[in-house]
Amino acid sequence: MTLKPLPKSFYDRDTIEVAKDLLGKLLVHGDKIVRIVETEAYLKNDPACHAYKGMTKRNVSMFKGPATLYVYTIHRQNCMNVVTRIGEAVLIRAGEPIRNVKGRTSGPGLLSKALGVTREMDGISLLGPPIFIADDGYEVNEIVVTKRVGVAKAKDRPLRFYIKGNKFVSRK
DNA sequence: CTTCAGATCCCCT
DNA sequence: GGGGATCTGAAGA
Repeated sequence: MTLKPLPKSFYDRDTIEVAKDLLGKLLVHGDKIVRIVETEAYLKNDPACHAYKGMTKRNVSMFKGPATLYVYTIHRQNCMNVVTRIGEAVLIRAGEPIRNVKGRTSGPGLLSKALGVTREMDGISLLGPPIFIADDGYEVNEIVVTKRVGVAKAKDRPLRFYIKGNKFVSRK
């Protein structure tokens, strides 16, 4: 099986569409692979989005355009995001271990740790090695839409997506 | 320089 | 199910 990175055009679409389409895709970092099973969308006009109040030192990666990796640290945990359009991104919340992944992956911090993603990787491209997202033809049966987890603002927006029945989803 | 809030996780009850 | 740990960066004085 040859894994080919998704093209930039995949990310240059409506953030919610990208968030849903990312479900079932393979996230590849070096020799480690997980299947994305849970995501959250963060929009430009969304108070919970880091880019909501403009560009800061921390979130500059969210303004670098489609297919950029945005990694931020919170509570001693790293969380990884996929930037779509300027100021918008998709948080990868959980993954299913496919190859060379040890430990738990059900949660943003745990997933980043299991994949070896650090904040030094903030701002790099997702269009090729060492990190990229690929499609192996896996088809998602059913997508569940719910409110986001953990955010303090705009918590009622239905912007969280996960694969129904997948046991690696971080929370019901 | 000081204060404080946060897209989390772990452990105890 | 709930509270505390613990650190980085943003905001205010």
